[in-house]
Amino acid sequence: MQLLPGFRDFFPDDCARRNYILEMWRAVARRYGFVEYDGPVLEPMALYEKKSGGEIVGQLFDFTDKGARHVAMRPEMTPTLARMVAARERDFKKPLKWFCVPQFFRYEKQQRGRLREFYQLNCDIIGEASSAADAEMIAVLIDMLRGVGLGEKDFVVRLSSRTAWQEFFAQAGGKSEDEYEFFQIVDKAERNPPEKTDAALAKFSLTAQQVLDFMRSKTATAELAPILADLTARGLGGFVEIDYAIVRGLAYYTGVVFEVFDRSKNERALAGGGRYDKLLSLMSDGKVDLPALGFGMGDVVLANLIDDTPAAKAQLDAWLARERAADVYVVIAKEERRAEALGVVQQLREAGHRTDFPLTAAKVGKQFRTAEQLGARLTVLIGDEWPQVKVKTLATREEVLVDAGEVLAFLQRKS
RNA sequence: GUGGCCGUAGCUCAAUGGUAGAGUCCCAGAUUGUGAUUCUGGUUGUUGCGGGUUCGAGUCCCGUCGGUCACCCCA
Repeated sequence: MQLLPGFRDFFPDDCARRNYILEMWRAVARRYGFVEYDGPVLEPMALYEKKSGGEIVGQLFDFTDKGARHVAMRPEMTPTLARMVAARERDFKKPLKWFCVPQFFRYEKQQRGRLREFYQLNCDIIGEASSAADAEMIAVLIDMLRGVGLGEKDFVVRLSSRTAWQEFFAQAGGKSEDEYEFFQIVDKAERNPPEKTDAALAKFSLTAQQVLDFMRSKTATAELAPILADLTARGLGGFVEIDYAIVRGLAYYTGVVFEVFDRSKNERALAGGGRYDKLLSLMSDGKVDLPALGFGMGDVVLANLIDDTPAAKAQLDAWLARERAADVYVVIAKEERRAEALGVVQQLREAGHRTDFPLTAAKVGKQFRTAEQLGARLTVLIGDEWPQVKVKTLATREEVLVDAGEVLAFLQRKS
């Protein structure tokens, strides 16, 4: 049987690599004072239709359940988060700093950096309108990437704002109801040929040249300047660049938006996010009106970039080696001593040593080879010497005879 | 959703239209209780699947499934 397209088996090594990223995300988020939440993997289809109309429906894993409910595997977290916050918003002190590491499902054709199933870190700050929240959000994002060994040479946060484009559009005489259409044109202006952009902009009496000129101006607006100052004060200024080419595709973004790219631009965006100050009100039919911002970062592109960045790869490999290494391998040299060996194994395990041993009789040479392959630091050989055992440090090949009752204490001294 | 390229052993890959192979991995062994290397032996395939052309198809053609890259989209 083949896998479904875009889905992954996680063999132990794959699973360890995934956990490396997920554990780092959680560690950094907590370090920044974010708390973890989660929601259902399956949601009513209506939850996603409410926010975005119907166009994303084609990219959902949706079906009718046995109770005739139209349901969808979650493709994103924001609607769930909005529902949760709207339901119990008054229980929590503002601002909320929440994160989540959900698995998402999107029915799209897979390609590099995009599968039909993936993990995505979501960080959100809700109930804080000041630019300090934007800076905090970008800072945690930067440290997520630094946490896996990526540096200023490897990635850059491209910071922009829809507010800046709103002002640009308004000054050119544009109406606010046309804003979203205008944003879409801007979003594509770098990729499309100028003639095409000119044609699209004609109805607004604008030209591609005007848009591109503004896009390439690197001056921070009054909205963005304090964010840059905040990040610079943290020593993180070098990770951020103003880039008005970033507008993001979604309709609900209201102000600051940002995306993270690898410097070589070999990969898709590593992360993206921004302010969505009106969304909670929209999702809760006006019951809850709180400013909010957040970002998402997927595991697939990040894993690709780690693999392609030597320093990050080395850090990952070192972590993997530690992660899978056994601590002690108990060698049963005389099968008649298996009962005694089992006692020692149990004792070691109860003391917290990661311990393994041969389940069936095997030659001593083979057992040492297995110990080596498992990455064990020590072997405890049990045989004719009983009630003494031989403790060997594999790296140095040094071997010591120890009373069986003293093994634990001996290992304690060795570590 | 559209298009290009690709699909052979668990993995990496060979094989002019003419008997499906190598390396690696794994397993066993090479003086009774000590790890690398080395040596010997062994397991593994409806050549993704289904049709067609041909005396003969891994190879050519069509379809299909899967992979990959680009476009689209990107929550």
